[in-house]
Amino acid sequence: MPLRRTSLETTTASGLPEFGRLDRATLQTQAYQQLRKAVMGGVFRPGTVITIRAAADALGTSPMPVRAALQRLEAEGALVARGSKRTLEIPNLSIEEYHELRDIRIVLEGLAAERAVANIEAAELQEVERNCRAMQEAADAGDREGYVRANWTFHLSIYRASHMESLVAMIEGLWLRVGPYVQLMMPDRKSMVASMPDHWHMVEALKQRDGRAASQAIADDISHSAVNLMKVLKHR
Amino acid sequence: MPLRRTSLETTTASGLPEFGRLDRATLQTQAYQQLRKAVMGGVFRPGTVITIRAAADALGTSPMPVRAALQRLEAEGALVARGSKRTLEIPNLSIEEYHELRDIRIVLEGLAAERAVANIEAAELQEVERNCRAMQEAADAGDREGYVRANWTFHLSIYRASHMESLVAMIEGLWLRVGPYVQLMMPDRKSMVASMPDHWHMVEALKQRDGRAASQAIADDISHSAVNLMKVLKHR
DNA sequence: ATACGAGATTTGTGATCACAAGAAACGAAG
DNA sequence: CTTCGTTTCTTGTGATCACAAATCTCGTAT
Repeated sequence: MPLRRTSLETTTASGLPEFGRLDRATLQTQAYQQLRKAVMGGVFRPGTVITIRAAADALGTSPMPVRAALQRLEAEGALVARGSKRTLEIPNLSIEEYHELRDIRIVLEGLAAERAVANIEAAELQEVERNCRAMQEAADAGDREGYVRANWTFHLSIYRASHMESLVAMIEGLWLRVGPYVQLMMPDRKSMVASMPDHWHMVEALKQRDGRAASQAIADDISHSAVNLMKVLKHR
Repeated sequence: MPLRRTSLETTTASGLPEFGRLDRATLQTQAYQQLRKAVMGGVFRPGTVITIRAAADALGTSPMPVRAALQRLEAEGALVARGSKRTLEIPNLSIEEYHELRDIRIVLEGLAAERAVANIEAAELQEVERNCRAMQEAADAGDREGYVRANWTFHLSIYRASHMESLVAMIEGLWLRVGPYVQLMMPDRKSMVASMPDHWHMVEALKQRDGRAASQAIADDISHSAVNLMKVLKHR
């Protein structure tokens, strides 16, 4: 679907301004968001090469906005310059690199959870619980794609409750980097269902206003996921 | 000084290849590094407006590489889009935003210090101690610019000893955002000298291989700096 | 004086083109 | 069949131009 940037001067000849279709965002922003969503969702396998012109064709624009989008993704570590520099690719994380990201995630997401406990409002807590139920349903149904999406929605709703904008942005950057692996971490229905207790612990900790328990539950979830991934990677 | 990208085909007519002065880096990379250094060093006051064309003139290149460099700095939060979108400026951090960055720094730099204790090698430890002495000298001399530079060198040498590349990169990103304020945090010789105990504690903790003490010393340093800054900002 | 609006200027965005250098395809020699 | 050098193709980089929209500048009206 070609990206389009609606001009502002689209007023109906007669009267009302006909609220623009709201892609007032620049093309490079749209390109960035689409690519980002794809990376986070695990659409690209590690090692996939992405070129400016190819992505531009796929998105239906000129290379220019895509160049900016890819450079930004590179700056965030979602893409890395290939071997001797020429093209970009989805990084193949070594075990050490993955463990490093895991440890960073534990302290950062732990901090967010702790602050969420302190700052969360009633409406936010209800939404967190709703998101957890949705994740439970996806897990029970063995719907991996739905589970991955629901999992991110759930975690994000907690982190946002910390009301720490920069922190949430940094966490998003980390998820972007582990995105290509999230599908792998949940190979079957069993592993999805097995992840749910950690998540319900988070909800419980939020209700009890227990910061320590909340960050512990986050740490457990991240650790368990990492163990899962190692098992899957070893297995082949 | 105009940026220049030496072409590879610079072989002397007679014989040896005359090792190119190595600015094989792209112009946008050079532009990024120069601007980054300036921001981290506190060259620009918060609120300073930076435009593509102006920066391009200053660096002596076309707008193109500078555009990429500025977009990257924006992605990292070192620059923010001004009011209604048009230009970029050095962010004016609110007290809440600054405290948020402080708290993130405490967990991230604390983690780095803890891991540095576990992984540091003899040569690295010597360099850390040397850097601390250099900072002490700058503090004693009341050399603020030298102190700020030495302070960053010292901290960086510790964090690098963690051998966690992504973590160091994220910490650098945070220092980039607080860069415009570091000069303000050390208004006089007294405050510089007063900061030294925390730093010597870090060295001591590294020597004793006490991870807890190391991360505590980091947290103290960051907290004290924040208090300092608040005092200065209140004062006017 | 102050508020408002039309015109001029500035600025980021996006398109297109040229080019150097990496990557791949190909062919000849051993 | 393998290896190495040459040619061709691909790809990121940077320059330049056009344009929409934000910002600034004044002059006019209230």
